[in-house]
Amino acid sequence: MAVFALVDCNNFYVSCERVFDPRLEGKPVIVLSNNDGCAVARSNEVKQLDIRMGAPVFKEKDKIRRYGIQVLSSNYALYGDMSQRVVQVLSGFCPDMEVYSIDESFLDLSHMGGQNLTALGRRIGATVKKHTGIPVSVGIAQTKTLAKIAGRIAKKSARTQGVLDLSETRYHDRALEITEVEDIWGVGRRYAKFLRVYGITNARELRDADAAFIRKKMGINGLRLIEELKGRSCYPLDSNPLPKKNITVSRSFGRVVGCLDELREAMTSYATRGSEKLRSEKLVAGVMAVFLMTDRFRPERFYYHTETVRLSVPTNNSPEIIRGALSCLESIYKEGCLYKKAGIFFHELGSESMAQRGLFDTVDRERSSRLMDSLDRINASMGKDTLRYASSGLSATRTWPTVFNHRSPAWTTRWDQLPLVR
DNA sequence: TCTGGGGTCCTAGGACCC
DNA sequence: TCTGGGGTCCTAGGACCC
Repeated sequence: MAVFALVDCNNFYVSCERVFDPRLEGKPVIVLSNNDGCAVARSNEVKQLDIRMGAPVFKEKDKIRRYGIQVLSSNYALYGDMSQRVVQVLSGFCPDMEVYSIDESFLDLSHMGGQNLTALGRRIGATVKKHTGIPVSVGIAQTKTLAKIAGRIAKKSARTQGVLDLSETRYHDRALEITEVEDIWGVGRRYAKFLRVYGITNARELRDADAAFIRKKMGINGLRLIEELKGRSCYPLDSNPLPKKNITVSRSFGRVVGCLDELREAMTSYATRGSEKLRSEKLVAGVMAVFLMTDRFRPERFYYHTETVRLSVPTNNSPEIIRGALSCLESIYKEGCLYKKAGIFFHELGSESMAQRGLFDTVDRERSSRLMDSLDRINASMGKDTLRYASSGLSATRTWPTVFNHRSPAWTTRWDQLPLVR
């Protein structure tokens, strides 16, 4: 029989910040999305104040002031690094693991038969906390969907001390009954609303619902969901995820932008970031697309336009991609619009080593790839954007970049920002 | 004034073919 | 009154995830 454990970092971004700034311990803390827009991580104290995941921060100004909530911009360099440390510790417990997201991993415990799994879960939690400072919850069950449910209960109920083992079927009914339908993995807002209309309000009712009906309304995934809730695994551990199919770089601007020159700077910087991402995954793109959009919260004058081009030869070379992106940008730019966001997509990704040379390709690929290599190495060792393209604009005069007004230092990834202990 | 970013998979419908 | 049927491929859009 399959047994999965879900290890989920509690309030991950907030916990990362607390590791390096213990003054935040015990205080209400939120971490914001890009542009300091919405709350994307909340400490338990904040969750109790009924500030929702994704809540726009300007709507919560009152509560922030009244309760003295500490507000931080996101610091992805820190979270990415802390995430790797957690994965490192987990891999010592179980070689068969799937890193599901920045703060969650599934472990395959099928071959740990005979062990007390709750005790194992506790050891995992204690070790992660000791080695990284990050608190985790552990849910254990026969399927990933049930492990998610177990993990959720473990996180909320103090009695579980952070670990809940549901691998014994007799506990299922109770656990599923206390899980609201919208809290099931795979049930989003739309399906939750629909299910409630038909009187299905919790996970037990969904498990026992008519499979043909669910198949018809929710497709094949609805059927799989029911099977998983019954304890029959449909989603195996995926330890070698397939290579990416798309790569996106997009950002909201710090303020609206109407001027083409400024849009060129922003697009240069997104195209550069996109090329870096391609190179770091050893991929080349065959097709790219650029988009521009105005403020989506002003639907009466909303403008969104996109332009797609096929690259003459699949590439990850920054100058080529920048050139293509700027020419797309010019073809969709409309004077008089105030843009709020732009971005670039890459499709038809292929492996760098398999990339074919075009018949009429005049670029010296060998040489330009060595140049990109040196560029990446310098930026990796001396800090992001140490070397960048002039068309991305001078730092002092740029007004479009995304805002991070409350960012903590890159404690773990920049020599110049290491914490000092006095 | 102020509302993120980056992904995946599935389905329906149209074009096209025999 | 009358419309073939069935396959494949592609794309757009919807739903979900963190």
